Amino acid sequence: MPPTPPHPDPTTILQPDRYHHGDLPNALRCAAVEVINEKGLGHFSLREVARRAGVSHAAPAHHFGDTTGLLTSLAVQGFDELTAEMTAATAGIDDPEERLVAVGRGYVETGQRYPAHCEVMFRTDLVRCDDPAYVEAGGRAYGVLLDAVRAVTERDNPALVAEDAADLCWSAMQGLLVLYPNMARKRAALGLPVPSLEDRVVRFTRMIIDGLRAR
Amino acid sequence: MPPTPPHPDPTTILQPDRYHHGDLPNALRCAAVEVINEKGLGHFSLREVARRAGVSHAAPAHHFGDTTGLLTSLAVQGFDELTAEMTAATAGIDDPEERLVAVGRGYVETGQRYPAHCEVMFRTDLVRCDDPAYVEAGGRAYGVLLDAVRAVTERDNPALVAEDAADLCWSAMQGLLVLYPNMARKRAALGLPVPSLEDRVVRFTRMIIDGLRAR
DNA sequence: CTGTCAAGTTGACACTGTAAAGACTATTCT
DNA sequence: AGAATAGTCTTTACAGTGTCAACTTGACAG
Repeated sequence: MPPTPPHPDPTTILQPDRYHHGDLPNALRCAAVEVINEKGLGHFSLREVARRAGVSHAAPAHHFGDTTGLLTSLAVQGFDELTAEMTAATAGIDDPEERLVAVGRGYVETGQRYPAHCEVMFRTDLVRCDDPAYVEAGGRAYGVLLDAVRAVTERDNPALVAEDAADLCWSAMQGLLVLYPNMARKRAALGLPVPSLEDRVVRFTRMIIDGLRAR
Repeated sequence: MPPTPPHPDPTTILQPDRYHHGDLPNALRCAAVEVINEKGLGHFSLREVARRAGVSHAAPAHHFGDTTGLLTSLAVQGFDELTAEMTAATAGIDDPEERLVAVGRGYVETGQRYPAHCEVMFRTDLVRCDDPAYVEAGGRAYGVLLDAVRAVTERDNPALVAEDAADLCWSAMQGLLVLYPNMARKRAALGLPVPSLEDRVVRFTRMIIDGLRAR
C-alpha cells in the first residue's frame, strides 16, 4: 500500500488559472478519461483533452511526449487502481475460495469504476508496452491474483500449476469485461433474464474454482 | 484528365483496371486487414485503405458509408470465419469433451489466422453493434460454441446452465487472445518456458471442463 | 541582475474523416 | 436503336487531428 493515494479522485478539478498549471499531468489524465468515456477510444483526441484541461494543444507533449505516452500513463494508473481494489476486496477474508471470488469482484469493480482505464490497459497498439512503469504496475496487479489462486490450488490441488490457473482467471475476467454487453444484449433478445456483471463474475469464478479442485 | 485508367496499381490482385472496380468492397476489406496488421487499429486510416485498393479516398463511402461501416463488415466476415473454423474443427469428433476442446482450437486458429478481424469483432466503439448482419453472424458463432458446451453439460452435469458455461468459455478464449502477448512476455521475463497459444487454449478448455463436471 | 530551465503558447505541416457535387459507365426503359 | 437512370468512382473542400519547431512566460539559483 503506497503512502500516497493511488491517484486523486477523478472529480478533482483543476487549480485556479496560473501559467504553470500546478498538476497538469493529472488534469490531462482526468480529461482523457472524460473523453474516452464520452467518445470512446476510437475517437480519442489529444487536442480535445488539452482543450478540456484548459491548456493549449501542444502542452501535453511536454509531459507525455505523444498520445501513447498519455495513454500508457492511464494504463499504469489503471493497474494501480486494480491492485488496490483487489487487495481491498480480499481484506479480512481467510477462506481461499472466498478470497478468490473477492479478487474477481475487485476486478469487475475496477472495470466498472474506471472503464476508460480498463479499455486502455491491454491495448498493445496504443500503449508503450515496454515502458518499465507499465510492466511493473501490471506485474503487481497480476501478483495479487496469483497469490489468491495459489492459496486455492495449494490447499485443494497442489498438482496444478498456479500460474496456469491464474492466467485462466485473468483471461476469463478480461473477456467478460469485453463481452458482457454482447452477452447481455443476446440474453435480452432471447427474453432471458439478464444477470448483472457482478453476478457473472462470481458465477464464473466459482466455476473455475470447481475446475481447480477437480482431479 | 487523360483517358488513362485511374488506378493502374499492379499490386492489387483484383481485376484488370476498369472504372468500375469489379469487387471493391472485398478489395477494401483486404486492404483494411493489411493496414490493421501493419499499423494497428489505433492508427487505422480509411484513406490509406482506399489508397491501397488503388481507389480514391472517397470511394469507400459508397459501399460502407463510413469507417465504422467498413469495420462492421470486417467483423461480420470474422464471425463467419470463426463459425466455419469451429465447425470444421469439430468435424468427426464425437466425444463431447474433445469436441469442446476442438471448438477452442478453432477459436484460436481463427484468432491467429485473422487477427485483424478478431481485433475488430468486439470493439463496440468501432462497430455498429445493432447492424442486423453483425448480430446474426455473432449469433451463429455463439451457437456453435453453445452446442458443444451443451453436449458436455448434458452428459456430465445436467444441472448446469449451458449458457453460463458457454459464456465462460467464450470469455476465457476472448481474454486469452487479448492477454496472451502480455502473459508470454511476463513468463519470458521470469525465465519460464513460454507455452504456445494453442497450448494455452487447450489447457484452459480442459480446466473449464473439469469445472463443468464437478459437483 | 543574469542565466537557466521547465512549463505553456503559437504557428505550421501533413494527414485524417466526411460531405457535396461532378464525371464516368452499365443497365434498363421506351 | 437512343435516352434516361442508377450505380460507381473522382474531385474538391472543410474542419479537425498529431506532431514538430520556435517562441514566451515564470520561477529560481548564483
